[in-house]
Amino acid sequence: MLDRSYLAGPANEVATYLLGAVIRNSNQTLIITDTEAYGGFDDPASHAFKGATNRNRSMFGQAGVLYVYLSYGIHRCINVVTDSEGIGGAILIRGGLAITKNELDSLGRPRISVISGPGRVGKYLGAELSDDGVDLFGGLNWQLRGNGSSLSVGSRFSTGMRIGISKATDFPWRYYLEDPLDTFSEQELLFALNRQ
DNA sequence: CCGGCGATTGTCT
DNA sequence: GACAATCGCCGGC
Repeated sequence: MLDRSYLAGPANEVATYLLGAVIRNSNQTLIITDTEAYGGFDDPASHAFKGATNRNRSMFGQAGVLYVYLSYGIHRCINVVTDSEGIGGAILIRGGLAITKNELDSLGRPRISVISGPGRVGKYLGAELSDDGVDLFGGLNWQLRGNGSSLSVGSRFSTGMRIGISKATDFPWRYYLEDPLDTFSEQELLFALNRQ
């Protein structure tokens, strides 16, 4: 069972714990399949690199809270904060599997679609800037659930360079599933779904 | 105080 | 493949 203590380390060391985990807001549910780690003073590409500001303050807070920022003035991107208080770190959610319980496919199963890109993730989950800093463990609307209520990824993930950055482009801190729908069997997906 | 630019994406060619 | 949309941050003056 994923809890706050799993996220107490550096973002790049704990990011894979989020693969296969479930993040939800109100009635929207996402199985996380694509993540990027952002550090603190050790990571020039991180919002936290130059210290705490009004925008990135939650990155320096306790692990397991949400960090929401406005990207290109348009998109609301969500992160899971990691590491100890006072140390900046967060894991950007870049993509996942969206479960739409109300919509059934031609075989009567809940429709599962791929969400790709941090802007689309924020949009799907209805993230707002006012959600910045909310606790993902024990909160009402936002929740993060791993292992036991989520899918087991094991070693079936890939590592690569982070997308869209101009600094620290050689940090292999992206952790993702190449083909998320094919990574899990239908049995696994339905199991995870029934645990929601 | 001003201006360039970004952890992006939808649209048009 | 190129580019506009859109706004807060941060560096520079």
